[in-house]
Amino acid sequence: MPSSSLEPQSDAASSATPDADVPVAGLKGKLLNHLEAAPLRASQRLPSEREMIERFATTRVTLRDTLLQLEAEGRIYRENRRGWFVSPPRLRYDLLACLPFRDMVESQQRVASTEVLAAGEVAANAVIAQRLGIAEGSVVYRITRVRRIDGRRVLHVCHHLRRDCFPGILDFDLGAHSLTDLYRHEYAIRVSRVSFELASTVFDAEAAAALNAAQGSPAQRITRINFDQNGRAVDCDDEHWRHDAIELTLSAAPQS
Amino acid sequence: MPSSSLEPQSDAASSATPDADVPVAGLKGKLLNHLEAAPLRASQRLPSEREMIERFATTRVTLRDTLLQLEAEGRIYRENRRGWFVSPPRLRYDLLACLPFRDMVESQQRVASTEVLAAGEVAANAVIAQRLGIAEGSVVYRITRVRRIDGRRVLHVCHHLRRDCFPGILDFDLGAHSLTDLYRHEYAIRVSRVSFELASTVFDAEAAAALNAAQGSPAQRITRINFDQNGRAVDCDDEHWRHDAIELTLSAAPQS
DNA sequence: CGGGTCATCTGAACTAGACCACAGAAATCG
DNA sequence: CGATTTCTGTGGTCTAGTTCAGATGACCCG
Repeated sequence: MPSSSLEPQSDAASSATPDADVPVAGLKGKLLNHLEAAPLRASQRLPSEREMIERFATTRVTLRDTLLQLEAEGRIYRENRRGWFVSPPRLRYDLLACLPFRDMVESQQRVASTEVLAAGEVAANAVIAQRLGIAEGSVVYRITRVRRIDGRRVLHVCHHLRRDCFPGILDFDLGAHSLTDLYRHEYAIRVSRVSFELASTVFDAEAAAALNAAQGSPAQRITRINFDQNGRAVDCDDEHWRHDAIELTLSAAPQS
Repeated sequence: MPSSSLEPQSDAASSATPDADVPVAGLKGKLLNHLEAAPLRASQRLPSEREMIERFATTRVTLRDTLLQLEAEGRIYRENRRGWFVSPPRLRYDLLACLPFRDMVESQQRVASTEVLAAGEVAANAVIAQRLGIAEGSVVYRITRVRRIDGRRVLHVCHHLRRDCFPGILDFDLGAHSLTDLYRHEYAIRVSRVSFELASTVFDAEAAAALNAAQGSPAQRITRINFDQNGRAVDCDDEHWRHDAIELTLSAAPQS
């Protein structure tokens, strides 16, 4: 209420100015903000919780609430039973650029890596079948991967591919090649239309485990369906990102 | 770990099946899930916290953790010091349809309403100036509104309009008219290109107060810049949605 | 009937501990 | 030397309360 400034929000934009008088969670938050303001090297680890409660003369619960707040803001994150870390800057993810992950990451002077968790064939459930326009129970390829930026696990993806579109694709090295590149060069399939569905939730148990995130950490879900030049849905994927890892961008002509 | 099922994630998709054996936050979460499964009318209020800790034989902190979990999942939400409520289904928000808010909401059999919080002229700060391609300190119109769906306050928007594009627009009834309609019919400006920036964060103090949300509730930020038929940025807006209120969709041709 | 006061109910924030489960490193054993 | 075990530090989960402040509605008074 006592905000007499003319400033609009400019909230996430100016992360340099630690908004001075806004109590994040009581008063301890301010201390934590200061703690960040001084040595805010990205990915740096915070002191242990027990150390912080002493340094700030507070209790575990209060401290934890504050940390969860900062996590929700995207300023820090945690790894399961390992500790709290300062969040690196968000990756700008242009939804329509359709760049392979590696290219997108490297174009922002970051280092990408990928790990294949599983690759095989499964029967399409109702959701997948509906997305791909095939019969429920049809066999599809399923590829599950974890992606890293600068070593940090930030993304859990699960692809479902129509088997009739990409016969034998599992024989390629899926950790090294970009799927979109394979589509184009090995199968002559060009993605001519994409459809997205975005929502903010939390990680499910599988993704949380794969990313070493605590169950219940906030996540950004991106579901995507790719259509080829004939308007046929050829594959879809479910991405779960650490919510502080990305900032989505998009520029297009409206459809009206 | 002991997930032997072949099921993919299908997480948010099948909200009907209350995932049985996944402990949300210990064991209390399960109880709460059951509580939701039975009388899950949308927007229904949950019992008070003090009542729940008795009914589930737990403590305040544990109960609260659980509730915050469910909030992060988007299943319940709270209003400041009023109580906890079951989240209504998400509004599907097609980014490129560029439908006026009211039309979008009503096309999904919901009821929309808008409230103007403030409308006036301010000097553009660095961020706004950069977005609109004008000099810092130029005077722009600024309109702040709150939008509701079915009576629930879900969106806080702050528009910044170039004054030279929309002279005298503040004289219209901004609560009743759609801005895009005014642009088109009163100023002959058609939005021919939009650019978005999306990120998941929490509400800042102003938006939280306007929406009656607790500070620190998760929010979806949508920043948007509209360009007219000449490629000139005519206005921009910062939207902060209750994160459980929307599901963004988008369908377009990739730009490669 | 209108307007203001006040008691009550609600979540918000906090204190001060406890025990558990997993991660990682050190120590040990074959 | 390699594999296993053990120990220790970490976050994860939980108990049992208290104090504070906003929201609400009943009530009283003019």
